[in-house]
Amino acid sequence: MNAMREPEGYLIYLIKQVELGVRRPFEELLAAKGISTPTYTALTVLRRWPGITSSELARRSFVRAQTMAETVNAMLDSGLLRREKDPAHGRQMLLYITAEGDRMIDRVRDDVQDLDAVLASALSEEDRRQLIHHLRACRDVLLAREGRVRV
Amino acid sequence: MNAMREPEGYLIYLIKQVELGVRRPFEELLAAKGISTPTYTALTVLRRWPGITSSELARRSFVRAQTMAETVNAMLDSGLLRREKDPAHGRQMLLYITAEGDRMIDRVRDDVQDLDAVLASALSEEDRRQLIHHLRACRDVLLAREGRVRV
DNA sequence: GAACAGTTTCAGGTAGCCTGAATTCTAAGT
DNA sequence: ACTTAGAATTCAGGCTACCTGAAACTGTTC
Repeated sequence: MNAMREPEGYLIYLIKQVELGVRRPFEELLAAKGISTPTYTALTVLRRWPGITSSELARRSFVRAQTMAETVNAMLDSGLLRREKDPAHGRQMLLYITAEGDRMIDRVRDDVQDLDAVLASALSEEDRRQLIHHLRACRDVLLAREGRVRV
Repeated sequence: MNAMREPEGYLIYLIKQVELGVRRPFEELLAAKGISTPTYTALTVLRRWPGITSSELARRSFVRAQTMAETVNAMLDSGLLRREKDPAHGRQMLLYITAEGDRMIDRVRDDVQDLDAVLASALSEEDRRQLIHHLRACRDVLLAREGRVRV
């Protein structure tokens, strides 16, 4: 428990530090291709869970439904997403990535991988795998708290 | 390299997800004690590096000097920090945590540790140590890119 | 002594979150 | 069948934590 004695050793603090450190280069990279961070994460989540609603996407992205609606509307306008009425639930709209959305994912992939490689440059391949595994575990704990989300 | 094939496996993406998931409860926790996230991180960095300048603090926190100046001014006003002229460099001001700042760190510690424990609830003690170690490695890579920062 | 680099400060801008509230639909209970 | 509760969507408005640009001052270097 010694690692927890000093704030420097808190997970929360380190997560925030790394996120802050990555944020600017990441935003620049995405902006060069014409998308924002929320757009990128929405594409990533939707690729994994096609056909979910905007509200469900919000839960999986840890933002409010109203916040996600803004991102989704922008993506619908720019043609990255399309939506269909859910036949079973009159009011719900199901979201899908368009061909253009898929192309966008392809267009940013190399640069994202490059930045990712920088981030992991002090880690062995095994370290990197463990880090990803542990981060997934943390995220899943948080998802479970969000409620109504199948992990 | 299979882990890198899908965006879901990118470090950047997972870091962002976990940060988003922790952000709201963390902000609420801090707000209940009367401080913001930037204030908390500034206190944490300054506890580790007392007597640095606001610009140096900005570099270590991955924000611009002007952004950090806002945070620091608020903290000076509320008495969490004090500053002294650097005798060697006429224009530079060195920052120190006040007794009140130390008390604030104490006041939030338990709640931060509780939230940290939730985050790590799916990890063994050994996993948690590894995760912290790897996150530090990522942060140090980013710090090195920031320039003029001793790690 | 001139150019350069770093810190601080002032001014202004914006993206990405948030809450509140109205609408519409489904599901559940009585 | 009727009512109530719960969830998704949409409209309106607000704020924080970032950002860039530019000026003033100081220490360093050539």
